[in-house]
Amino acid sequence: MTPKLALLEEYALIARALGAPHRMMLLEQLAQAERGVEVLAGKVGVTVANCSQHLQQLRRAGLVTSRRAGKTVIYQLTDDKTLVLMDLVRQIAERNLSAVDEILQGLSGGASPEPITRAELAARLEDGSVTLLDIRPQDEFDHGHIPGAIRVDLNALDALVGQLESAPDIVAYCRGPYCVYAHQAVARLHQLGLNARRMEGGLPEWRADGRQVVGALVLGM
Amino acid sequence: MTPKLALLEEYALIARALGAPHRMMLLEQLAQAERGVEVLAGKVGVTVANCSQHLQQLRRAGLVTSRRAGKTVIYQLTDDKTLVLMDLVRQIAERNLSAVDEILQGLSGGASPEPITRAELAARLEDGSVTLLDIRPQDEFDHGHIPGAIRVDLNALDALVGQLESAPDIVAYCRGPYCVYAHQAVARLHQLGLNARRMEGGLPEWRADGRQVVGALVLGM
DNA sequence: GCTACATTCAAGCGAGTACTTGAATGATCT
DNA sequence: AGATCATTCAAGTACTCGCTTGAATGTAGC
Repeated sequence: MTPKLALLEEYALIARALGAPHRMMLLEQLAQAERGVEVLAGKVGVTVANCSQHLQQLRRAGLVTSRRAGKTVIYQLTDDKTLVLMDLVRQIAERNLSAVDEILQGLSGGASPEPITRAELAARLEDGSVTLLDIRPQDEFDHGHIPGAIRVDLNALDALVGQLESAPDIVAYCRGPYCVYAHQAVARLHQLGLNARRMEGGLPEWRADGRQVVGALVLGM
Repeated sequence: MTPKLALLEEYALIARALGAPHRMMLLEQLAQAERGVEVLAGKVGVTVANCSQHLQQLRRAGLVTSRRAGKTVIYQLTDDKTLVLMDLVRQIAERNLSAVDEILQGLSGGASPEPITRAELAARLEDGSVTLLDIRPQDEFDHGHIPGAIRVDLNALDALVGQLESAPDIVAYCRGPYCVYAHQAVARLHQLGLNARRMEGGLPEWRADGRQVVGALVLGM
């Protein structure tokens, strides 16, 4: 029975790697772009030392790899399937945990429309019948975004309401299924009386579909 | 930022539920059939009290539900997607963790042939060009098995070698991707000079495909 | 009600984890 | 070589986890 337990212990290593919120946020960030430790620490809101420890735990689980680039160490996802794994965890959580429903309803201020699929969004972008908003921070937008998207901060939405009023339909997206920016943006736009929906997934999923991404600068970081 | 962390904490609950080998074994068992606490404890090899604690942890994560049936409490999987989740964890582990490769090679005694897909197996069962072995314990076989499968214990394989020598092709299956019985059976058959392969996945995956299963008795347990 | 039995609860132990703090390593630049 | 900066290591603390043990709960049958 020992080999079986040894095998399961390895699998468990991966599961435990996903078992801490901060590590999920790190993976979410790494799905946007490869990054150095200090940048990640800032994005996720932990100290640099703590971030380094989390990253090493992710590396032990084989989920990320690192390479040196000058003084900094750049981490990146090893396997795109990790995104599928995280999304599956989210789906199971939404279906089976009532606490998740409550939090999501709280974010959306009650009822929220079904998200638009990426395929539908792509089609509607073609004929220009939709206004697309990217709710992520500027640097993540610069690393790559959907063509035609307008970047706007969550708290700057109100200022745009004049321009958006004439828009026939508004779609918002952010980092991915774990990110709540798009939820919050849609909720705010509804409060302002506008017609808005979320895109299903986020930029990493859009990219994984093989769809076009623009503005992928390799910054100095 | 608090709602986002609260959300991720819920997701992490699910990930942590998969983060212990014994809990994975419990889920593997529950994928075979719903069961009571004492039976599960015996199958997995933990004390009843400990098993109960694990099951409650799985319930907190929303992965299993329980109902009373007389004196016993029957646990069952809440969501079939949990199997997909476990399989994805295994796939990522096999691709990215060298320790997993080593353990699997040790089980198979070195090189092992690619597993046969369930679709291919189904086709070959139709024309009778394959001998199918079920390596699970008798009671799990009784709860349901692939039509035409011969049940055999791992350590009883050698006794069957006479009958199997005339078989053109042998395929073995067991509980699922986490189960090592089929690996070990194939390794043993190769040692005996026979041509054998594993089926991809196990009985739960076969059932999830919508394929026929026979012998699904509801025992007293 | 009393007994038998399956399950759960409660307390305790050792190991592991998340985080902090401060020092050590390693690479670049002058 | 020395200074600087990003990262990692090491030690310490509070907390959680997995497991054990023994008692408590709850259901079924007499």
